[in-house]
Amino acid sequence: MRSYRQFCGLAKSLDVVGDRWTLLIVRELLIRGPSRYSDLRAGLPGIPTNLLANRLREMEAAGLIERDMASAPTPAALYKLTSRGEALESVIAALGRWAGPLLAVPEATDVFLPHWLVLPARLYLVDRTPQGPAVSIEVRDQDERVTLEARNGSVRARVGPAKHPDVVVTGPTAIVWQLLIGKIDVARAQAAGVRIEGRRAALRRFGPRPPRNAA
Amino acid sequence: MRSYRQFCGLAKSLDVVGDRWTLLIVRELLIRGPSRYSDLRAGLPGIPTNLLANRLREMEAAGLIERDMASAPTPAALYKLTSRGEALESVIAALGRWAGPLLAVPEATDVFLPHWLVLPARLYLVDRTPQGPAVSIEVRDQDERVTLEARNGSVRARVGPAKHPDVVVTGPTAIVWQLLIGKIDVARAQAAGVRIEGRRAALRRFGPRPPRNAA
DNA sequence: CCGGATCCGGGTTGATACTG
DNA sequence: CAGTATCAACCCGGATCCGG
Repeated sequence: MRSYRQFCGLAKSLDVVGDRWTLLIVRELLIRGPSRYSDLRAGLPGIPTNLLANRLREMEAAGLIERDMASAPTPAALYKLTSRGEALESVIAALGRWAGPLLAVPEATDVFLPHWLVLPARLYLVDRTPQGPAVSIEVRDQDERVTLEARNGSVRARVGPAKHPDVVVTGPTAIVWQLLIGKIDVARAQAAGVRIEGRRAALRRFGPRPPRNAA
Repeated sequence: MRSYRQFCGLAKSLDVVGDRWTLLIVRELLIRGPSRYSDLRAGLPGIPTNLLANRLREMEAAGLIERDMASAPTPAALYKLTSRGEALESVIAALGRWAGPLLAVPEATDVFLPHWLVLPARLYLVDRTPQGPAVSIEVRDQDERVTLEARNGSVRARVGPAKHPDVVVTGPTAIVWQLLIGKIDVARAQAAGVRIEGRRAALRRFGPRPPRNAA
């Protein structure tokens, strides 16, 4: 990206992360941890492959990521965030929070990959029964699996299958999300194509973070 | 900007504010309040005028700004942030904080307009003698004037001249900033071309916010 | 299949000139 | 003052191709 040539924190940050796709690549690495090229491509539907390669080079030069040639089994290059790159989580969180109203209406052509649940789950979901036993949910859609856990009052989220899920939820991620935040109930979710297997009471452990209201 | 077509808060936010110059225009409006076209241009060195006009149209359509035809004295169009646009302050603050290390080395070709002090002053500066009487500083450079005030423990910053400044500081804004955060002392600032008139003790009221360290 | 590189058309940006 | 018009250069998006 061309520099704005302004000695201003905002402008300097945008000189580094203002390019198209750059912050979305950081998002993927925050969600997945160290990732291969093809995993990044899969998580960024729409990105041209040449652009991904360019961005990864630029981001490495800017100190946001490192290229790890870890490779015992197969010589697979791994891309991982540096601490500087990880520090962008606060920026991404701010943008994610600002987006709230924009997420009211999912457009028909939008893609919603299940692993994108991970960051908003950490930001927005709370364990509504902190004293209860730990529960875990596995969300399945489009050949991806994501695990949400509620324990000791906090919610954790990560990609991959759950070991002993209390409930497995299969179906369009957008509907599953609306179910998790309590915008729709189980019946409506099922009518919209979501299949629920296991102890569905476990779903009630999750809810939206109550808005922090002023005094 | 083309949409990413991803149902993800980050992507949706970037669909709206990810275009080049957009967040810098928001910065200007946060600093100055309602502004005229030519004020925005002056605060955004390097922006092509057609691009500014385009962005203002897009931002109005996106609900970030409003065009006010307030016009008693002269028919001057005023651009002002909506509440939705003002809410971007948290995003800009996050990017500004992340920029910290990038501001260590000012490049020779960088511009530093005095009014850009306002946001970092609010973020980074504290009143180091909260029990002291209110003091005000006027910073002058390139035909701009900015006022910083310390009173009751907090720092306020705004564009425009001070009414009764305790001290007037004239010279390159980059040097003045380093003086304010205590990175250089008065002698070095003067050697670098800064002129200081008035009670220079007032300068010591300002200092960088102490880093919030973990337990 | 993985990890890119290459090529091309079109849209966006940047620079400048011009106008009501 | 507040933009519009014009045009070159660059970047992005889409497709294809290539070496392990």
